[in-house]
Formats: sequence, structure tokens, C-alpha cells
Amino acid sequence: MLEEILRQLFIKSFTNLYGQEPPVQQVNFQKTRPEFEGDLTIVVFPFLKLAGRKPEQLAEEMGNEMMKESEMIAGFNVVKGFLNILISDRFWLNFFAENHDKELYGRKEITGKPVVVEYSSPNTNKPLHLGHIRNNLLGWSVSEIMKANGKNVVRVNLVNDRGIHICKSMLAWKKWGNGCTPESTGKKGDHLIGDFYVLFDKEFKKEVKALLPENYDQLDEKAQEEAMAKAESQSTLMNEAREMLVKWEANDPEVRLLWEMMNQWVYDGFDVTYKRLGVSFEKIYYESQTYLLGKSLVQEGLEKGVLYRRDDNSVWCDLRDEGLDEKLLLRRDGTSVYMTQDLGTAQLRVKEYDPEKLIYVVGNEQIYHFDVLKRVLVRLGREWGNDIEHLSYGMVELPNGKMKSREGTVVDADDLMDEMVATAKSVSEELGKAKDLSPEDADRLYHTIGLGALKYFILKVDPKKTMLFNPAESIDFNGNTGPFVQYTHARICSVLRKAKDMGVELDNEVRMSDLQSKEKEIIVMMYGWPIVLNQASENRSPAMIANFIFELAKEFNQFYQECPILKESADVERRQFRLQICGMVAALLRNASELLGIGMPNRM
RNA sequence: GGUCUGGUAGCUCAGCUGGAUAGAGCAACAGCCUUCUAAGCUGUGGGUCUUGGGUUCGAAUCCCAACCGGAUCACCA
Repeated sequence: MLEEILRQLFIKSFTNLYGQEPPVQQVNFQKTRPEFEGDLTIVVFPFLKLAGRKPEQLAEEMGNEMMKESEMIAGFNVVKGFLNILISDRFWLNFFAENHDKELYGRKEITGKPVVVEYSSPNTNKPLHLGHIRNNLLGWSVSEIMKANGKNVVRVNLVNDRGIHICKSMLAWKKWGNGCTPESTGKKGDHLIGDFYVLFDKEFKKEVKALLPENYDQLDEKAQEEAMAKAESQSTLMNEAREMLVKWEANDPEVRLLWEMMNQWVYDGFDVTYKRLGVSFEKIYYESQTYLLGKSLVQEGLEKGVLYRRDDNSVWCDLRDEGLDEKLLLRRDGTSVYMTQDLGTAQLRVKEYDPEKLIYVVGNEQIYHFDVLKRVLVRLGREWGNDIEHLSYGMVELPNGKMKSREGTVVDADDLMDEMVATAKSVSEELGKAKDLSPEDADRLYHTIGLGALKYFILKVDPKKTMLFNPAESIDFNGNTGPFVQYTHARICSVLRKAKDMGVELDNEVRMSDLQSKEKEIIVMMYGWPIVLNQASENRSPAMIANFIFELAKEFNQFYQECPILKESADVERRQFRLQICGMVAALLRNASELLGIGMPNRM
């Protein structure tokens, strides 16, 4: 807004002076560096030729002309080719007066066709871990950010509830479970199932090892591979699991019943985790209901000649002319693969929602998969394949490398949340913060702080980057963290409470006519919020929001340190104004952090 | 090997649609609580932005190459 006004002003002034119109895209403003005086800076180097002036001269002349043209400009200075422009206090105060009491300042009204965001998409054979946490927080947060920026977002989850991996858990439970249940063991359902999945793997490995030839270790690599494959194919455990899958697909009542029961345990467990994490969905798809979709698309592709069938009856798409490989779409036994299912579910979503965009929040190891998905859809005549966006994010690594469930190096989601809440509790108690809270309120507070720390920690890093999580060092509560922002908010609330106690009423009218530097810095920063929100939405980046709330909180803390608010009792107008600033900062911290799912406590 | 992606302070990360002396936090050190919550504020030290070329008034940012790391190229999902 401000930039747009200034851009027009610059162009007009330039044309006045030199009779030529400068190219619009060259006219860019940036925030003036703090060591110089001014609010916004324009670099004049690109216009030297057009104006036929030297840098300093051009900047000087432009500054004078712009000041003549608009009252908004209170002054300017020139350093080399940089024209630093000072915006009048009036402008900032007008902005503040208009927006300071808006609880949801900067949010846009929702319009347009739906944007379908798929995230989470768990397997039902093991509990959620840290990697899933990143996925869930990202998917949820990006959805909230886009909504706040006016997008009609629909959040969906596609649960992978069928396949060989579930059969493994089922088989292990049948063999060694002795009929145990979440109730009988007191274990969360998803963890119980996960244990049986691990148990299967352990027993399977044992069996395979026994089946390997004695000279296995002496074999060369290729021979080892062959021997391993042979042993695995001989495994009765694996064959039983496969049998189970066949029975499942044939709707065998006994298998289906077991499957439904065990899946339900997992869902009950997931629900608890989702709720604690604060994520939710408008719609949940189950793969068991959608995995056959897509076969008809493949059929259509065969008829159109876009796909082809090999002698062994398998169906492929040849993408080699686009620089990719051949991709299997139906196995030789006619069953569908991952890609086939995704083709089908994409088609289903398009039918159900007629979306503007389909966003998939999925790890970056699947970049290739989504690339292929889009191209196959387009080949099948579905131009909307180009509206698919893979929001890919980096893995979460531990100090000793990747998380591997089989090696027991995963950070479990439930455990991690427990730890965070426990840490929040002990830190609070150490600082003597929660003395006068009821036990229930205190617990709620610890939850807010613990989860706030975790969410901020994950979301502040650029989604596409691989990030490191060090459990030993754990997550900080000082500095650039969630609790820092929460603390700032709690502090503001405390000031506002005190004001009320003192009988100082907050009114909505802004009467202040001049700005002091810290006051101005905060207002300027808040002015930029809609731009940050828009960029975060366009870039699908909660990190930008996190950055903003940290900067705002830091700015406020400096203001708090330097400027008396309530103690400013001699100047009633200034006290009122500073309280209004407090009110707007607190509202904006709530408003922005809500998009990250981070709660702002009133005291801590 | 092909494709994609990353390399910024001891550590974790910003900055990357080209701009002024590359920024935060943590860790280290030194200050600030009889005064609005010290989970805070102020200061000090810490950098060949992996390397080498190129583009230009100007490069951490764009281009090319090399080095190092990660992902991926399944009749797994």
C-alpha cells in the first residue's frame, strides 16, 4: 500500500523532472537500514541514464520534487545513490488509529474455489513420530495461513489403512498377542500396534537369518542379494502376511473383522495425538475405500494409447521423452500400486471439490513421485494435473543421522509432547511462576508453553530445509523461541490488567500527534504484517510468520524496557497511547501465532 | 551414472525476486531487578557467506564449473 503510493509518487515526480517515465518494475523500495535516518529507501542507480544525472544529484532532485508533491513525505536524505525517505508521523498515526483495535488485523475475507490441502496421511501400523509432527504442523499451519490470506482451504487426510504392513501387525498380534487389547495392556492403541509391527520385523529377520546359506558372509554383493531374496521368499511369516492381504482383498470376514478392530485401536490413539497437537481435518479419506480408484483411469489411458501393456500384462507409462523413466501403473497380476491410487484419489477430489489447487504436504523424498503423478494426469487429458502442488519438506534428522524405526532411533510424538510439557512445568516452577494458579489452570498453561515451544521450534525453520533435532540439548525456552513470544504477550496482558486496576480506561480514539522512536518502530513493523502474511501464504512458509512474531516481540520488549507505560502518569495522553500500542501488539501476537497453532497465555 | 536439493559465526537458523558495514538466538564473558513479570534488556568477543571463474555501478543472493553432504531413479507406500 505505502509502497504503491510511493511508487506512483516517484514515477510522477521523475516524469515531472526529466520528461520520461521510469520503468515501473525498477522502482523498488526497501526498509531503510537502522543506521540511517528514514523509513524507506529507493536506490537510484537504475535511473541514472534515463535522467542524465549523477547518483547524488538525481537523488537530491527527486527528494525535493517528491516532498513538493506529497505531504506524506516529511523529509529525506541522500547517501551515495540511496535516497532515504522519511514518512510523516501523521501517516503512521492514521494507520494506527484505523487498525489498533482490530483483533484480526490483516486477515482477508475468504473467496474463490477450494484449495484442498492433504497432510498427515499416516500409516496405521505404527505411532506418529517427530517426522509426522513436522508434517502435521506444516500442513495445519499452511492451511491456516492461506485461510487468513483469503483462500478457501479444505484440509483432508488420507489414511493408509491397508496393505502388507498392516497385515504384519495383525499377524504378529494373532500369533503372539494372546488377545491383548489397549484396555488390557493400558497402552495407547497406536503404540500397541506399533509394538506388534516391530515384533513381526524381529521374528521375520530371525527367520530369514536361519534360512541364509552358511557361507553368506563370504559371498560377493550380488550373490548376497540373491541369497537374501531367496531366504525372504521362503519365509513362512512373510508368506502368511501375504496370504492375509489376499484374504483381506477377498473380503474374508475373519480378517476384515480383525482389521477393523485393530485399525480402530490405532484411530483412537491417533485422535489423542492429533488433539494434543491441535490439528484437524474437514475430511478423512481411507485408502481401503479409494485404492481401487484409478484403475478406470488406467483403462482409459490404455484405450487412448497413452499407456501400454507389456507381454507380462503389467501396465506402464513411458515418460522417457520428458526426461523421466517408465513408470508402472498396474502390476502383472492386475493390482494397483501407490501411483494408481493417487491418480484415483486426485480425480476423486477434483470431482468432489472442483478445486483451484491440490496441495500435498509430503516429504521431499517423494518429489519424483509427484512429478510423475502430474505428468501422467496431464497425459490422461487431465489438465488440472498442473494444479497439483507438492509442498515438500525436509526430513528431521537426529545428531547421529536419520530416524529409523527399525533401529529404534525414532523420537515418538507422544513422548516428545510429554517431555515438552514436563519441561515447561519444571521451568515454570523453578521460576516460581505458577504459584497462584489452580492446578487445572497450571496444567493448561504447561501444555500451552510446552507445545508452543515445540511448534515454534519446528515451524521457524524453512519447510524445505532438512532440520536437526537434538534431544539431548532439548528445546530452549529462552531467546528465539515460542515461550519468548508467549512471555511477551503475558507481560502485555499484565500491564493491561494493572491499568484496569488503576482505573485507567482504554478507549479507542487515538489522540496522539507525535511519535517517539520506539513507538514508531513498533507501528511500522505492524504496518508490514499484511505483507508478511501474504508472502507466507504465497510461499507456504510458516517460518515467515514465526520470524515476524519473534521480531515483533523483541521490538516490544525493547520498548517495554525503555519506555514507561503506566508510570507515565504525568502525560495522560502518552500513557493512553502506549496502552493502545500494547493492546495492538498483544492482539497481533495472538492473531499471528494462532496461524502457527501456538497459544498466547494471559499470564505465565 | 541421471535428476533434484543443500553448504552462511563453535551450534541451531534468518537473509537468497541483486543494494549501504552479512543478521538473530544458543553457548562464552561483562553489566541491569526497593520502580509496568529478569522466560526480559544492554554490551563484548566470534565470519575467506565451501572453492574458483563469470554477469555489473554493485553478488551471500543470478550464471557456469569443481568439492562436500542429502534425497530420488522399485511389480514398497
